[in-house]
Amino acid sequence: MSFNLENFLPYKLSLTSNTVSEHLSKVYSEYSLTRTQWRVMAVLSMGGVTAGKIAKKTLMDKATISRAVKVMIVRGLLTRRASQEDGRASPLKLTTKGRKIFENIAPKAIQAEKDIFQRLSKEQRITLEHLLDILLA
Amino acid sequence: MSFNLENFLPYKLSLTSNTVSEHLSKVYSEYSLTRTQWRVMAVLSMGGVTAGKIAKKTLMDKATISRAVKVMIVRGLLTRRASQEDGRASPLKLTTKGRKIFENIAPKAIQAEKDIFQRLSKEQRITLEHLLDILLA
DNA sequence: ATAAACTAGTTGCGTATGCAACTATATTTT
DNA sequence: AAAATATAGTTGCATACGCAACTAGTTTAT
Repeated sequence: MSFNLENFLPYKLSLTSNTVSEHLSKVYSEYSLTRTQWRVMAVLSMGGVTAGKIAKKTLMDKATISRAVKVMIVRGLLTRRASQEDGRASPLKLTTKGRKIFENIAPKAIQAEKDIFQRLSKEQRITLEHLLDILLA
Repeated sequence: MSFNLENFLPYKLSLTSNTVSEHLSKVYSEYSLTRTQWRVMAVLSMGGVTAGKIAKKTLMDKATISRAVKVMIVRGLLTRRASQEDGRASPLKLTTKGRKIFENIAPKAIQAEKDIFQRLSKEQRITLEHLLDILLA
């Protein structure tokens, strides 16, 4: 049997991703955000969208997003307004408070990314990004 | 604010890893194994070790491993024998049944890996592996 | 125009997991 | 040799998650 876990790419990818995620989580958990909440914020920082679109974009379950959103609304980080065009949909938006928090986190997240990936050269980082893009396409 | 989630490497890495993991999980979930159980198996296929060592190698919580092991012993996939040298430790070993199941899964896992990463050239796969190694080191 | 099919979002349920506390054994310090 | 410290593994607890079922609103087909 020639199976060797060490060389198994899905495994290596998962280890790397988990390690990176753990480092990063230190940043947003300081603001009592879960990973999902942080992602919701990050998506909304680029403009208001519905929960379903966030789910699609982040490849997460819509139930997960729904729950994160509920908590964030209670915390006053988001608002939900009923859509005029579609009675089912309710686009979300960061509140001023939510945006402020995001603007505190974002630079720290970027710094954390730098710290984590500093082991790679600029060229290697670009390569990695490119390879991941291919796999995600 | 120049933060863009799309270009954020930890995010991209996480999406990729999740996508890959989902594909792969179809393989071992056919044998009613969780991801953790599958990993325990894979580690043990390389030789008997203790639960703690599995935890360290896979970077998983030892509680998680402990629970996976418990289930697998009940299912007759593993055995645990008391260590002579260390009264706390109890090295694990795949049973014949466990090994047989592993030997069924392994080729399918390798095939799944091929399917997933076929989008990359051989060279690109090696590069990816290399970059992940650097990040994990 | 009505039924059928589809979509947005919520909730229930089972399960996985991470952390911390705990037991039992080993090792180190004094 | 006793006390302090460390390690292997288990368990309790809180939380997060994925799936499936459900409600409500929308679009398509007949």
